[in-house]
Amino acid sequence: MNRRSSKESRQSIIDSALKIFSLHGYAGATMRMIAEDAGISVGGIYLYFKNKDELCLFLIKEKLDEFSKEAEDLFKNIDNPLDAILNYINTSIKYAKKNREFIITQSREQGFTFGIEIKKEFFNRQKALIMEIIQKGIDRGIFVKCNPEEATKVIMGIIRGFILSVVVDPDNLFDPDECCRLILYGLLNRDK
Amino acid sequence: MNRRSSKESRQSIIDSALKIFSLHGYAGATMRMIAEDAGISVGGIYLYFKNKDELCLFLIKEKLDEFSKEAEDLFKNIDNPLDAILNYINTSIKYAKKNREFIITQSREQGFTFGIEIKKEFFNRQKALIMEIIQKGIDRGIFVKCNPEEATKVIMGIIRGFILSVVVDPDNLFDPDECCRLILYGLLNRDK
Amino acid sequence: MNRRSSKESRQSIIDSALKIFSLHGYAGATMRMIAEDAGISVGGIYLYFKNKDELCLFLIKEKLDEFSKEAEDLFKNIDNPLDAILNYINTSIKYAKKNREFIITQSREQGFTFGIEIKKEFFNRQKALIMEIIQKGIDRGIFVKCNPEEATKVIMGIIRGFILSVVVDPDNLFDPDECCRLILYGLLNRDK
Amino acid sequence: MNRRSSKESRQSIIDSALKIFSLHGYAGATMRMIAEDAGISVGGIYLYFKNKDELCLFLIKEKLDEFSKEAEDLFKNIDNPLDAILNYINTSIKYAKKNREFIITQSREQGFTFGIEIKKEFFNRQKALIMEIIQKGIDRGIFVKCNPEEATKVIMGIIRGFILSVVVDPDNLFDPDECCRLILYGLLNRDK
DNA sequence: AATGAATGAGATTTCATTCAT
DNA sequence: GATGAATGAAATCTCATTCAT
Repeated sequence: MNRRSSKESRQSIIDSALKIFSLHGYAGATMRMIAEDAGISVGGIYLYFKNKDELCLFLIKEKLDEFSKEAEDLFKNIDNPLDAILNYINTSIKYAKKNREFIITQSREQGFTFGIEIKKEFFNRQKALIMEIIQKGIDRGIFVKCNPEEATKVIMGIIRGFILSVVVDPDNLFDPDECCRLILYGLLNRDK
Repeated sequence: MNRRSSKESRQSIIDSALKIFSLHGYAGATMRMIAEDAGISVGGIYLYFKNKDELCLFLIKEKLDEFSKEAEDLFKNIDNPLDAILNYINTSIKYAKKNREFIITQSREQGFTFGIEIKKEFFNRQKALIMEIIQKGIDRGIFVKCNPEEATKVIMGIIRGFILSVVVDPDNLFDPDECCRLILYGLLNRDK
Repeated sequence: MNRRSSKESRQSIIDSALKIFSLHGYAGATMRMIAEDAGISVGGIYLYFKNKDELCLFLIKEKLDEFSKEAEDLFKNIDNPLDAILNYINTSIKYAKKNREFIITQSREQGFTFGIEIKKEFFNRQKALIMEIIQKGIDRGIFVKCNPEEATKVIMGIIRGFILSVVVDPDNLFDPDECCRLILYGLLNRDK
Repeated sequence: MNRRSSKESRQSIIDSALKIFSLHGYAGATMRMIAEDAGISVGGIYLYFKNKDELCLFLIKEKLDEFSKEAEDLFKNIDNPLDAILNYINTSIKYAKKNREFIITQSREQGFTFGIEIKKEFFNRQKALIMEIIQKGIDRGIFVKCNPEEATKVIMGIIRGFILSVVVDPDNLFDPDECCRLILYGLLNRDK
């Protein structure tokens, strides 16, 4: 058996934990499952993480930070609000596809309290970013005059819907482009 | 000890199970929690449901049936596609608010397979209903010419997003009316 | 529902208990199974028998008494030792076929102590009866000179083997006549 | 806490399980009893056996295989049918004495179906072995002309009777030699 | 650093027995 | 007499965590 470095072992645990928590939820996942998937002994996990809670909390934090950074970078480089929104939706959906179940899984369980602060902070940051874009779009006359906060919430909701769809009903995933079209142009035929 | 009728006890278990599963997820909920909430002994639950699985499966079925019936009734009585869509979104959101956590909770866990057939059938029926409305709207020139299947998926996704928001980020729930407005008119200012 | 007399209910319980204990053993049988089979409520059994132990003990006693009586009657009416032995084997096998599993089931379980005294007494009575016959056969020169006690044990063993076969390996039951033939040609004094 | 090797623990569980199942039957035996006897925690058993069923099934298989091998070896080395039969009876009885209660216990219970296939195969193999011997004995004129299948069944029945006697009525066990004598003088062709 | 046997607490499940009706 | 809902004790089983090696 070729020994792994401490770092490799740790990363292996993280990867497996993400996968297993995603598949089974926090309560449904077992340390044994994670250990087996990571190719480490059960006790071995405890060398790197104090306990199941800490392991899970770490994952939540890491994933949210990862996405935050990506989203913030994105907005730094795009000035046009239309492009920014389209990019945000696409990035989110791509990200959701990659980490889908975990995000969902961790949204619920354990009586609402698990990692709740971390998540709240994340959502607030995301919301502020999008709202800024929409406000800019309205100011520049690109977007219709609307309540930017409400529009932000709807857009975040749509992205959440995509995540949930990935998990619940993956046969009926919507196409990001079609989604953008609907958001931008709406369903009503205004030509008439 | 206050005796209840069999029916009352059963209903009490169902109500408590819905609540507890919603709060903690399938794996996180314990029969003891449910029993305590229902005011019955743990063993007593097993007089009414064969095991934890069956109890949960029953709830999923019941909730989905309940909603299906409501949605189908709704469409029977509304001919105008615009009204029908608005009504569907509002009904769904109202329903989601009522049963939120349970729906979410049950969407995930146990390696994707729990009650999957029941859910698939439900989604397909819902999809067919909405698609019919949208097609009708397109035919009558009320809605823009779009792919009705994709539009349906987006709308279902938006509703799912609402459900997920209720649970994940309840401080930032969007307003159904604002959501409808966005869906119908879109974000882009076409006057310009 | 046509009410049954107290006596009928009791008999119904006895019959069902015999069947269920036979099928599942003492520990494996449940009061619910017996109640269902007897067409009575679970609580109803307790009107007739103090508890599971008493019910089972009653059955053991009844069955053994029943057989004892039959066997003793048999010997009273038959003077010829050869006929007596043949009859005993046949009667035993017929009886075993009828009550097979129960007898077996009750032979074991519960750390050897359940109804042990009753059973011991029964076996000793049976043994005395057969030994008497064999002794008589030897005295009259019909049977070979052998140790009548050992011969008795072997014969009782053979009958037990039949019972066990009924249960364990019913496809390979031996024929009573063939069995008698085998036993007799070893037992009969052919020099005479 | 004295550490044992995995192998030792496993064997300890096997030994205790055999003892406890033998004493109390499948349903009557509890995992706690086995664990206590084996000097391990209840949960510890589940590290080695998936559940109670598997543990019991394993024992059945092991014991039957053990005996099968012993019996087959025996016949390989003995050509004389008379010696072979005597040896088989003696080996069986010796084996039965060692594993008596377990064999019995496992013959019954759980609605006849537990490990039934394994057992059927075992009995069929045993039957074939004995029948071959008896046929050989008849061919060589050592045994009387009889139906070898029926004779086989009777002999197997006698051995089963011994097993059952060990458990039911151990005070009245027959002597193997006496048993053989009885059987042989029926089987032997004395005209020759 | 790593293992994996072992534990103990707690989960699910079963069932003899009781008792209000 | 009879019911069957309900209980409580005990069974089976699971799993996070520990610890000797």
